[in-house]
Parts: sequence; structure tokens; C-alpha cells
Amino acid sequence: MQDIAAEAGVNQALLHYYFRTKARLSEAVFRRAATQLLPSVIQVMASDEELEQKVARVVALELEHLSQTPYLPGYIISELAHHPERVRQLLSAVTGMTPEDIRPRVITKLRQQLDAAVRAGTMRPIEPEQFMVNLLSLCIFPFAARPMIETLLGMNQQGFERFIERRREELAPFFLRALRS
Amino acid sequence: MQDIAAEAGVNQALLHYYFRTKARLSEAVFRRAATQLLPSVIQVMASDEELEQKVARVVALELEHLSQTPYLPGYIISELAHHPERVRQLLSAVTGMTPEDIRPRVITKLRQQLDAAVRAGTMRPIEPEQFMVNLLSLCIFPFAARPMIETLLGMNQQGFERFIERRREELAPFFLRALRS
DNA sequence: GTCTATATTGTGATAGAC
DNA sequence: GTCTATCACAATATAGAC
Repeated sequence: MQDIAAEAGVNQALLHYYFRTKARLSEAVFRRAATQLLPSVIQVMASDEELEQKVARVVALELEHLSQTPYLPGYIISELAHHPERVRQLLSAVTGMTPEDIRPRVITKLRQQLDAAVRAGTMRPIEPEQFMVNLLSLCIFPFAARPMIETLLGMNQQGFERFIERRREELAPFFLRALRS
Repeated sequence: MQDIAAEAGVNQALLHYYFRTKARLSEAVFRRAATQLLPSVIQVMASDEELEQKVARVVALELEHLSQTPYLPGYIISELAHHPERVRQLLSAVTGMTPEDIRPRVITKLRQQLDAAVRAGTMRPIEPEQFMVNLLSLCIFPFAARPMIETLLGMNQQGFERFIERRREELAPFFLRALRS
């Protein structure tokens, strides 16, 4: 609390005045962090856009955003690991919907599109859940594992940024090829 | 330290006797956790097996292992986020090589195989670094983001396990399709 | 090597003036 | 709303007997 107060240019007492306890400050920070990432992805996934467009937009959106806040995935996953029970309230607070309402909103539309593409013969069958997790894995994981990747692959910060630049171009085509029949 | 000692069936003093400080105990735990995951993947990646075999083996290896220790990725990423400086010493301790030695060992062999496949006309060009990060993302991220995925997609623990079962079958073919030309 | 008991410091939280 | 000063206790770490 001391350190946080100092970095904010105030003192501990003021933090308590606003947040009452350390746990509640921690939740507030977590909520703000998650708000930056989740709603836009949910919106894109649930939209009426073409599948190919969705993939391209999610990749662009995520890589653009995470390039500017590369610490976010590691932080969020860290919080998930330490406070998995917070996820429910977080999702409600961030989206304004209960988790039970979010799921169909995202999945139903996706499933329709994936089914249609299968019938049209352009895509192989894939569950919308797998589709979504695969896409987000490819976007988010590199940032979450960044320190390991940089060390293992001998990159400095600049090298990592170039690495991500390549992904901006290659990731959507890579992903779409995996879907095609 | 109290809680850890209690769960281990000893007392705080004994922990200090063996580990001297809490930080060093923490490092020891981290090292053991990482040792479970890294060496086997590095070994497979650097081996002489066919590329298709490598992909299948990494998927099988990772999903099998992570199903039994699903907390591991969240924990390791959490540690990376809080102590990125530990990665170097970790990699040395775990592999017995310096990071500078690990990189070529993994990357060189992969690059040869990928280049050969491109010349044979069976694969599109891809950097070995992207290849590796893509594959590991698809294997590891779902476990790291597990609480979020379960809540967002309305799964219970059993649902998540079924979700992973599907991936055991579908992930390697999915990934290989993305590589083919 | 393992324990009990204790020293010492760090940390979240509060009281009360302004 | 914001500060200084301080409390209460939890946490790490150590001493020393066995």
C-alpha cells in the first residue's frame, strides 16, 4: 500500500479512504484491466460480420491493444490463478450481463456461421468454443509468456516487437487455413 | 510460511533450515514446476523426428501432462509476470545449458525441417519461432485461462475436461492444416 | 535435523487534526 | 478530501534446547 500510494503521489490513508481495504483496491484494479480487453472481443465475436472478417478484426484488435499494454495478459492470468472466484463478478461488472447471458450471445452467432460455412463446403466442422479458444490463444499467449519467449528465443524487447509485427500479418491467414476444408 | 510448513507437516523453523529465506523457497518451487514442462518439449523440438510427428508428440505430451497438473501454466505465467528476471537462471538450472545454447539447439533443427518442407512444396514458409510459439500457445493457453474460459463458456470442471479431450484429437490436424500450402 | 519460543520487522488499517 | 502519526498484528527470521 505504501508503494502504491507513493507511486500515485498520495499516502496510504487516502487509499483507504477511497477503497477501504487492500482487497477492494486489488479488485478495482483487476476490473479496470479486464475492461480494456473483454468487451470489444465479445462484441466482434457476436456481430454479424463475415467469419473471415471477424478473425482479421480480432487479430488486429488484440495485437494492437496488447502491443501497447503487454503486461496485461500476464497480470490477468496471474489474477485468475490467485482468485479464480472473482471471474464471475468480474464478467458481470465488465459486460453488464451475467455469464449465463454472455455465452449464448457469443456462441450462438458463431455456431450459425460455422455451420453455414460447413454446408457451403468452405470449412471443416469445428465447435465454436474451440474456434474461439484457438484464436485467443494465438493472440494472447505470446504476451503472457513473453519473458520466457524472449529468453528462450534470444530476443530483446525490440526483437519481440518485430516478432509481434510479423504476427499481425501472418496470424489471420494462418488461422483461416487451419479452418478450410 | 506457517501455512506451507503446516501442509508439509513440519514447522516454520525447518523451512528456514532448508531454504534460508522465503524468496529462496519460492525459487525452488518455481524451478521444480518449470522442470516438469520445459525439458521434454525442448527435446522433442530438437529431435530428428518428422515435423508432423513432432507436432503430434508435443500436443499429446502437453495435453496429457497439463491435464494432470492444470494449475501449472497459470502458476508459471504468474511467476513470470512477477519475477521476469528469474527466467534466465531458471532455464540454466532446468536444462543445464545457457539460454544462448538452448536457442540454436531448438531453432536450427526446426528451421532445416521447415525449409526442406517448403522446398518440397508441402508447406508454406514460416519462421521456426512463430511455429513454436503458435503450437505452444494452442496447447498451454487454455489451461492458463481456464477460470475465464469455464465461466465465459459456461463449463464446469467436467465440461472443461471434455473440451480438452476434443483438443487431443483435433489440435495437431488443425495446426498442420495451417502449415500446408 | 527438528523442535519451541521469541525477536524484529513489515503491513494493513485507523484516529484525529486540518 | 487529504494529511501525519500511530496502532495492532501478522509475517519472516533467529536463538538455542534437544
